[in-house]
Amino acid sequence: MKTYREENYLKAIYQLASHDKTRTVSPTDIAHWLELKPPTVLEKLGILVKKGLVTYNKFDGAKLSPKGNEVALNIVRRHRIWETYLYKQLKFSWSEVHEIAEQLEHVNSEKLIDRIYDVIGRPDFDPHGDPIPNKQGKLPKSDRRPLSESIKGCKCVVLGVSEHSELFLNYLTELNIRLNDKLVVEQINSYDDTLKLSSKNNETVLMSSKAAQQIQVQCVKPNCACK
Amino acid sequence: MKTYREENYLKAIYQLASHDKTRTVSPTDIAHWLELKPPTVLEKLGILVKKGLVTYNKFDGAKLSPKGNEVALNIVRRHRIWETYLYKQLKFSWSEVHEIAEQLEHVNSEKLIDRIYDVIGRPDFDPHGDPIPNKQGKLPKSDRRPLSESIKGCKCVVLGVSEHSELFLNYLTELNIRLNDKLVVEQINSYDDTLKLSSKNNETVLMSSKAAQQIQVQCVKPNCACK
DNA sequence: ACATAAAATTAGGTTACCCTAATTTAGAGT
DNA sequence: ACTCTAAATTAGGGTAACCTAATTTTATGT
Ligand SMILES: [Mn+2]
Ligand SMILES: [Mn+2]
Ligand SMILES: [Mn+2]
Ligand SMILES: [Mn+2]
Repeated sequence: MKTYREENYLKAIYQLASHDKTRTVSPTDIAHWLELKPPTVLEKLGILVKKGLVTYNKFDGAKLSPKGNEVALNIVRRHRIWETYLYKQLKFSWSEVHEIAEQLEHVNSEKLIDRIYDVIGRPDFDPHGDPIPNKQGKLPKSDRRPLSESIKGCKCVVLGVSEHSELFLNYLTELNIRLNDKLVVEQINSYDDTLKLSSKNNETVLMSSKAAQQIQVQCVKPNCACK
Repeated sequence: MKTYREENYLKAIYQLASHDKTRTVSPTDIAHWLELKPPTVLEKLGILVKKGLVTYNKFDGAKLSPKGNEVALNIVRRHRIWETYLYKQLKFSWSEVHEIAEQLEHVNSEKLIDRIYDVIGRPDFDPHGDPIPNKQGKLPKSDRRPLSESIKGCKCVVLGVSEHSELFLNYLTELNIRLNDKLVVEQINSYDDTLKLSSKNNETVLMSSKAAQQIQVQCVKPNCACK
């Protein structure tokens, strides 16, 4: 019996754990993420533990079992494939795809996922630059770091965004910054770390440190000084 | 709060009512259709009545209110649009589309439905020949009758099927009969009403009366003798 | 160490959905 | 009218998912 709510719990644990690998995933974290209350989550954790999908104790928090991890990665796979399909095939914007994919990810038809994955050309990354796990749950590797860690003069390419909110994505779209765009860090304000960037066709934009932390990049020059 | 179960109840009432307009839709009918038990259905009918989506009494059975009808037709619309999309765009067979559409029909995004409806060219009928309601719930008209009512010599075109089971649809596919194919009734066995048909490229096939009742056709000749 | 604040847990309830086992009604046949 | 059957309804439960209001732990700041 694998309901979409159960899928959401497992996915939440996966997301929270991969977001910050150092901290434990607490009932409160999950509750906040899923917009539920801690007792509700705790109750469900008990059930997931009994089903062997999760382990939990208050010190280590919730962790996915191998079985639970497999289920979670499968949902993540479906989510990111749908996002890519919506983006590339159905011309939705990268700020719209997440919400619809939240629903589509629970449609249970392996053949359908396979079909749309073929249609979009079996890509490794979704419209936000997030890796698409393969059927075995293996994630394609990619080497990336936040734009906020760049030093002056660094030329880098945008490989992803860590935040998926419409607000943030529309903000980037307004700045005319997209996936795979190249950026040059012209200046870094030493007071508040605001970045002056030059982007496509030498447009210059200012970006807060807060925003820069959410943008994942890779240096373009092989021996760039940003580590 | 409109859950997919509620959507399924409303759709079931709609389907049962349109299948046989003479008979009332009883709790037992609905229970059978949804693979539930009558008390379960009765309970839900009470809730739907309270919500103003349905009227019910044991003599007239369950009827959709204008509001309930609107919801039901919207689900039917989504279902048939998805079926068509799966069929035309994603190359699923007409026997596969129903099951997947049963899930996809509950995805709540008007923009998504609009988009895929545009992609498939805003057709009036789905892969089984069923009419796709417009946003206002209006059904395109079509003039059709069961193939079993044809008389000898009738030349007609297949516009739809009344049964959607994989078994039946695969059977038709094996007979090489598809939507929009033209058939000629060569002979009707007077004992059991078995039809001898000639179909595409003069293949001759035999078809039981039972199967012929499930095939919806229209006469090709303007003044065909089958009324 | 001690007071406090935050997080986890327990207790106790609600609603949505489903079920089985009566019981009551309605219909059909005689 | 009377009987028998099938359908509708009532009674009584169960589970999954949520919640609020305690209570208990755990962590934190003096
Ligand atoms: Mn997403
Ligand atoms: Mn994404
Ligand atoms: Mn269908
Ligand atoms: Mn159909």
